[in-house]
Amino acid sequence: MQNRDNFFDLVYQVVRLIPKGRVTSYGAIANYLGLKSGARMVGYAMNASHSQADIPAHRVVNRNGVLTGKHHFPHPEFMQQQLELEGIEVKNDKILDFEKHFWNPNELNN
DNA sequence: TCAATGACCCGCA
DNA sequence: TTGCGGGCCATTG
Repeated sequence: MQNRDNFFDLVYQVVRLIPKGRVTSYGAIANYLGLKSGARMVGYAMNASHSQADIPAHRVVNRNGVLTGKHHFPHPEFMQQQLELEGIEVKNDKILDFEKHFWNPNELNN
């Protein structure tokens, strides 16, 4: 668990850099890290993020903007509540205007 | 060591 | 439009 400084750490870095009120997708992070189709691993990294309290995993959703991992939070509604607190509208466990709140890691290059 | 699983994504029927 | 299968890499049993 301590030797995941390969890309796990990178995932945490990116997720931690997500601005408040913004959300991103596993695929975007995976693509940014160069894993292209390694989106699965990104989600897995989130699961391990339980050791990292500084990881706003609630800002990470799937490509559809659906809170797929909400069930992994302290409370199923925790994820949606956090997003709402950020000013993001969530309906039926889905983010409204997902593309509008979407945050791309590539913007860091801007 | 091998096999199975996982907070996913894409392509095809 | 909906449903099914394959692929990606790492962790765990």
